[in-house]
Amino acid sequence: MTSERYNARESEPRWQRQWDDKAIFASKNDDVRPKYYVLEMFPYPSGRIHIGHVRNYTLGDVLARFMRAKGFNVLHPMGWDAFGLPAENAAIKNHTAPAKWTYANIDHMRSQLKSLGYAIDWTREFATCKPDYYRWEQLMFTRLLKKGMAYRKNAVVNWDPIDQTVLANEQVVDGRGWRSGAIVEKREIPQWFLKITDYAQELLDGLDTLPGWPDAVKTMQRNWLGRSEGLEIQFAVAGESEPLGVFTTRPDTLMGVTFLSIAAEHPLALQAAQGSEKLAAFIAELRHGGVSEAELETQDKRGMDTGLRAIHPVSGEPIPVWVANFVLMGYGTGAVMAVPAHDQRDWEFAQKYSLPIKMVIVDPSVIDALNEIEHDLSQGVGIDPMRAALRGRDSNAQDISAPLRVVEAFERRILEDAAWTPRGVLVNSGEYDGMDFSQALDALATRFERDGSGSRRVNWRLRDWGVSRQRYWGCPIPVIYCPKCEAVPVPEDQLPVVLPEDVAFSGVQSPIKADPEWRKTTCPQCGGPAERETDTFDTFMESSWYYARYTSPGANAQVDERANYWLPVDQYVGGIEHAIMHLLYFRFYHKLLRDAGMVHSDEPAQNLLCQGMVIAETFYRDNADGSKDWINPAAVEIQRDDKARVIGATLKADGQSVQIGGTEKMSKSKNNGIDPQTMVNKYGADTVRLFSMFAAPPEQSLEWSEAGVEGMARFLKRLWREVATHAANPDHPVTDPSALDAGQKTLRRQLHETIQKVSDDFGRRHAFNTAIAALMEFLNALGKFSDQGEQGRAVRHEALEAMVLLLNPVVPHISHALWQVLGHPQTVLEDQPWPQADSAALLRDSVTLAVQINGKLRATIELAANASKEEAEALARAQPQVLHFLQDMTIRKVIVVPGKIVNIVAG
RNA sequence: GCCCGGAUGGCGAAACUGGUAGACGCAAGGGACUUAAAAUCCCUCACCCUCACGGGUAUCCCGGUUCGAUUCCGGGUCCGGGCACCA
Repeated sequence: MTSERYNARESEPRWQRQWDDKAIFASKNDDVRPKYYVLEMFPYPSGRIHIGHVRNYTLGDVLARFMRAKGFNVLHPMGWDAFGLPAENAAIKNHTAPAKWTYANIDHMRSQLKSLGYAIDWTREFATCKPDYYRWEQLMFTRLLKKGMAYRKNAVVNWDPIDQTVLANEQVVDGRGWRSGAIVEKREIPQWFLKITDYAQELLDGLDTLPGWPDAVKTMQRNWLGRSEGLEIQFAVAGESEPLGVFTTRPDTLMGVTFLSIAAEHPLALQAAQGSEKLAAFIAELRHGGVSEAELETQDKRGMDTGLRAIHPVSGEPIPVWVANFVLMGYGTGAVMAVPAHDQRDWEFAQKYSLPIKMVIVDPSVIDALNEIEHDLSQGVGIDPMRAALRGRDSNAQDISAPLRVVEAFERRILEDAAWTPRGVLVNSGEYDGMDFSQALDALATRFERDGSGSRRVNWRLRDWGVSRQRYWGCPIPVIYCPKCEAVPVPEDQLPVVLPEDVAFSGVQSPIKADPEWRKTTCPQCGGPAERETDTFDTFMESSWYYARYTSPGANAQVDERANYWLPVDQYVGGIEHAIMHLLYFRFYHKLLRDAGMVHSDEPAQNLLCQGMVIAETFYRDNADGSKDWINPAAVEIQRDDKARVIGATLKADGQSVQIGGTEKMSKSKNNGIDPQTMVNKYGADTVRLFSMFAAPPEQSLEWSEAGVEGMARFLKRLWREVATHAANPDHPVTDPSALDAGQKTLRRQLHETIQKVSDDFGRRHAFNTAIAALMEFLNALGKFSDQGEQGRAVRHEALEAMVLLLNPVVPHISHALWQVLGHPQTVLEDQPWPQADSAALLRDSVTLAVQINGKLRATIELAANASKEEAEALARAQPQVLHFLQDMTIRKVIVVPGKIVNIVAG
């Protein structure tokens, strides 16, 4: 039996059934071992597992099995992020109810995940589209509503004027609705918001408590939160009773304000438009196009004078108020003070509309130039005041041309090239001349706080979380609208508000909006006729607390006490595309759970591993109409020249050439997706798992290569053969380290180096690719080790057992089989202790040093591990190569780094 | 447009704290075994010059710090992720 080749297709399902039937990976709370909660971002049930899932869940699985072997009580659950837009799209396309489609996908994908052999506790599985799950987030929402943490206000959405529906940003393509082709408009509708901004400071500070999160993610979150300190300044508006407030982080530039910009949706703009057809038309035009920030920020900067005049709070001068398409109503006050000399966007706007540019900040070098000619700052800076000040002087007394050139050049730069945005020294600012940024900030803040026209303020870029979606396939928002009592939360004893699943879904109108019966209800407060909210929650709502629900299966509450055993998550694994939004909502919701008394920790996850995307080559043929036919890589053959360079590709089916389109993220549109199921069927789950861990480090993008997969299959076959050949002779003595010869000692040292490296790579570095490379390297060494003597066999046996244990997290099926071949009846391989490196076996007698001359490698030397610096230098200088190179040179310096290099500096 | 990453042989990558650039795998070339093929095994493999010994060059580009830079600093190019209604 042991000499047979390993048949993954027959063997793997057997192991999977065994793990399943015995519930080997079901986790318990009452366990003496320390807990370890590893969680991968749960999948959206889109239909089939894709390679990105395989990568994600294999990463988590390797950690789960590794940590169990290290002696932890591991929780590794799985569930389904089941609400979302794709189900509605599929419903339209396939004329099926979103629920039916979703449940069928879940069933299929569950079996696919099982076929990959993941060590998952399936007893905790749930789907977020079930009332058992979403009822708890409805309850939480009603409580937040009562606490004032949830509120309703108008917000802008993409509106399709033909389909009469709200569109997701994804459904807006080049400013048009994806189905109707109509030019999308912005429309304001009332929506529910959660006050995430109340937690902005805590969300920012919390990042400093997360050393286990990637710096890139923390930096992105910090920038997203966007804390800035500055002043809120009130500009009185001529003829208006209410002042216009603006927030600025650059109060030092206040005297350079030459106009104000307000958003098109700003009340003042709308009011001004009533008196001006031209302005009304312009504002109407700005309604065209979508609402995404990327779209707004890349469009041409456009504006129009409202005719309103604000009063500068210091100079008292009138300042024109413009409507500008780049000012966002949702950020700050929806109005900004424009300083074209010192803000690039304002500068461009001023250039375009010939608005004045007034320099009020200069580089210290300009001040130096002025000091040179004893110019009094209070007389002003800028060319005209300069000349005026100099006019009366005796031109022979001082040569003013050089400093004047400095000032002129600086001013010309601002007027002609670009805004000058660094902080500097104030000029042209009256009493504030000569101040630096913080002096000006203090002076202005004091002044405004005294006269009531402004105050210091912390501003956040973060906006409150809009949770309303005008969609059917989501969790109903538990609110009732009563004509008398307005918005009333659904009472707790009436929850959950259940989403009907058996519906006809045509695509445009949500079935619960279309059905007057579902809507109809009575007001919980006054008992009168009322209507239910028909919007549903953002699906980020479900994915913000699922990690906590896994800890408390079946709890008659959102979570119960068990959450405090398991939480926080020890290791979270998911795609970098979630770096900001999901991971911020996830952190926010944890604080909501904490403040509701349900969990005791401040952050949901201690460590975060962000995996890269999965990419593959693309191939295409040009169509006559200029479009492209994308061809799946599996259908293509590659041509190479004699240096193995790719020179072309042909379609296998017809042998004709196809174009190579570059390596891109796997997608439907480029038809470069590889179906993992096909790969599993062909090569076995272990081979697929091994490749996805070996081909790239986890954070980098992973390029799929079927040839690479075959290489993994070869490695596993060689491993199998090595074990089977050895086990054919059941006699295996125990290693006696004192009895080993040089070859046996070397192999054993290599083994223990490998154990050390793999343990470190799995546990500390998460460098699964180099761990596997080390195991391959060791198998190569083992293959060359032919010693069949007593201790030779002993060392080989020790090596093979260690290899199987080390590989088990990545390739559990073959490892379980080989463990039996090696003579162990146990099936729970994870409960075998993780191999320990024997420090005595790691000792080396000698080391190799590189010898450099002027930083270039010229020789290597071998010397005793405990040799002194002097011995190393002497040996290096005696090398023939070194002597040859140093013939005509004098040695200036010798640098010896023990164990590394000897560098001889000579000339 | 803004924020965050990345770039190393023909390809995926390695080099962990500034110390021998290219481990491991793929592809390719040569050989062994075989009637043959598959499978397997062995050898070669950054580029250029050289019969060879050996030498020169090389980690996206330009510049800097250092005895020494893939690694640190400044400036750029290209590619990717995110930008609040894709998940």
